[in-house]
Amino acid sequence: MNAPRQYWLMKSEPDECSIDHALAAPNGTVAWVGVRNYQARNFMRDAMRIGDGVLFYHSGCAEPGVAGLAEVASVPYPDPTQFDHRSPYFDPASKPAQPRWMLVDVKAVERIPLVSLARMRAEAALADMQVLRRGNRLSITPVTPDQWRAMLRLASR
DNA sequence: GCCAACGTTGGC
DNA sequence: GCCAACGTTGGC
Repeated sequence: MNAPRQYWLMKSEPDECSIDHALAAPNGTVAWVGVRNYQARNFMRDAMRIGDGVLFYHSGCAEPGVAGLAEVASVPYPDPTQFDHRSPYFDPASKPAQPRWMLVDVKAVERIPLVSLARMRAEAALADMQVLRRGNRLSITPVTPDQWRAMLRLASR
């Protein structure tokens, strides 16, 4: 018996990896590299399961918001960029025998009409969404089934 | 470019 | 273990 599907919101800067980049990647799948926050890492390492739903969020851009749907597509494994001297995500303190940073693959499912951050903030059904909380800086946050359904409704308009 | 908010680092 | 300084996130 499979565990119930869980839902997540994952932030990406579209300059680096937009929903279109992900859709164009082989198999529509990208490794979620570069997370250097322990809480966000723990979600990927300990809580995510293959098939979990992902709201693909664009941050650090002119129009922040959810731009696509995706799903978790792998079990956790070490983020290769932590060992790459030329990568901005290089972490000299992390050793291959004991990798500090783990990630999952994310498979893009579809682009959706942008559900903007402002629209999300205006939506009563999303009032308690973790990503909208004041001061939130986590790039990966859980989404409840009700919030997931509300986002699908907003995306279909 | 500004700035609020928060995480991390490192001296003590 | 405290806490100030610093760095980062991310919206505006």
